[in-house]
Amino acid sequence: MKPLGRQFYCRDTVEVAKDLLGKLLVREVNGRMLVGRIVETEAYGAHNDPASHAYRKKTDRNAVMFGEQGRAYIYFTYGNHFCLNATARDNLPAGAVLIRAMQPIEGIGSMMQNRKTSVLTNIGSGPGKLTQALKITREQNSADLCTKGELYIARSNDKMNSKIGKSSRIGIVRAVDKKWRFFIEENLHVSRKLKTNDRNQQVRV
DNA sequence: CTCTCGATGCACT
DNA sequence: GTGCATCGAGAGA
Repeated sequence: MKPLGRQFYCRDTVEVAKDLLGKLLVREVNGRMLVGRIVETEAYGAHNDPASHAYRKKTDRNAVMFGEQGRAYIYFTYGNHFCLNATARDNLPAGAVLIRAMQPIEGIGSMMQNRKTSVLTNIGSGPGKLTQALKITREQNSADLCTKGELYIARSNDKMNSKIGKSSRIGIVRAVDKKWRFFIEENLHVSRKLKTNDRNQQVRV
């Protein structure tokens, strides 16, 4: 499996968010391969995006969002969970794509152990869940996703003729007018369960 | 099935 | 001290 090149991430963050759908998230831990197919993403910008961690100045936490494209930006939230982003931007000073859901492909037994569940649709159906399934913590923060290693993103053989949907981003209160969440329609059952109101906001791209 | 609510650590004001 | 880019349990329908 060949990692996506740096140039893939050196484009408009919203475009990268759409194009990451269907790609393979690859994690090597203790010589074991864990692979998931990305089915839900969200774009986060810089000073143009009040919902982004990079809306204000560069700090210790958000520094990776201001750095090289194609790296893992991982943060800890709600006292319990890690969330995984891929840094991506064109002309703005910062930007990243949050990986919100994945469909388990390989190493499913290990993922089930990591998640303490045997329910397939409960392994990667949420940003905090998929990091737990893949044993991703702040130790992987700033890891290079363009190099074969402990964490990277690879092209998939799947032809991308899937229907793509979009909506407002989940769990934020600012900039709800931006429809920067993207997902593969037929994999909605793998995405996080949404409130009825959020589901009604979803439209076709 | 749906919705509400509390846990929990830490960055930032 | 305040506010989260969340999750799972529990209650109600």
